Amino acid sequence: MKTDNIQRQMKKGVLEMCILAIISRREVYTSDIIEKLKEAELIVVEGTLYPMLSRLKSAGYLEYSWRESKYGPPRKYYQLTEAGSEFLNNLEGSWGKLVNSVENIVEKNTNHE
Amino acid sequence: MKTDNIQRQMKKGVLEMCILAIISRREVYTSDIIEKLKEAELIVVEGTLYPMLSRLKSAGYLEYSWRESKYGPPRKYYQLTEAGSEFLNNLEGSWGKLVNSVENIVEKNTNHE
DNA sequence: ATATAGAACCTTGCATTGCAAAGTACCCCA
DNA sequence: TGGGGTACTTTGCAATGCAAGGTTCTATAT
Repeated sequence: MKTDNIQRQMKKGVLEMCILAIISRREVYTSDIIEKLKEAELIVVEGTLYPMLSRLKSAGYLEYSWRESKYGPPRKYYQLTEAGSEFLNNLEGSWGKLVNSVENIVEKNTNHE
Repeated sequence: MKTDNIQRQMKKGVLEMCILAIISRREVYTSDIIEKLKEAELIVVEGTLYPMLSRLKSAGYLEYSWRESKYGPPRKYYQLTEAGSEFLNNLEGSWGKLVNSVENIVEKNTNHE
C-alpha cells in the first residue's frame, strides 16, 4: 500500500463528477479537460479519460460535436445532455453527503494536540 | 450507471481512512466498526470489511488481540501501529486536498439560480 | 512526393477492490 | 446432542483507473 495510491484511490468516484462539472461550464475537448483538472491538482491521463467519456456518452449524459483545428485532426467537443445535468446534480448531492459523513468520523478522532 | 453506484464509487478510497480513524479512537472489533460507520451513514458490510482489515494488517498499519466474549467466539480487537498513525495522517492530508480540488472544480460551475 | 513531428483519438490488458454469497468455527443453553 | 446466535474467512464477480501501444489526421520541411 504505497502513498502514491492514496490520492488515486480517493479520486475514484469523484472524477465523473468533476468531468461533468467542467463540461457543464462550456464545451471542451479532452485536452481542455485534462488541463482544467491539472489546474485543480487532479492529475488524469488519456487512458483514463477516453473510456470515461465513452461511458458517459453511452449512458446518455454527454453528446459531442466535431470541430476542426488548425493544429491537427478534428476534436470532439463535449456537451451535457438534460440527463447529464440531472446526473451531475445527483453526484454533487452524494458528494456533499459523503464529505459530511467523513467529517463526522474523522473529526471525532482528531486529538487536537 | 445507476444512482445506487454513485455513493459506492465515491466511498472507495476513503473507507480505509474512516476505519483507521475509528480504530484510532479506541480498540474495536469488526461489528463495532460497522456500527460506527452506519451511524455516519456510511454503510459497509462484512465482505468489505474483513478483507480490508486483513490488508491493513499485512501492510503493518494494524495489530489485533483476541478477547473473549460472553456471547460467542472470541473477537479480534484492532489497534493502530505507529505506521498506522502516520498513514492515517497522510490519508487525512490527501483527503483534505481532494476536497479542496473538487470544490475548486465544482463551485466554479455552480450557477446559483 | 516523402518524411517527420505533433496533436488527437482509441484500445488492450492488468491490478485493485467493494461486495454478495457461501463456508467455517466457536459459544451457550436446553 | 442439537439448535441458534455470533464472529471470522474465503471465493468469485464486476467496475474502473491507468500504463502502454496503436491509428489517424494536419502541417512543415526536405
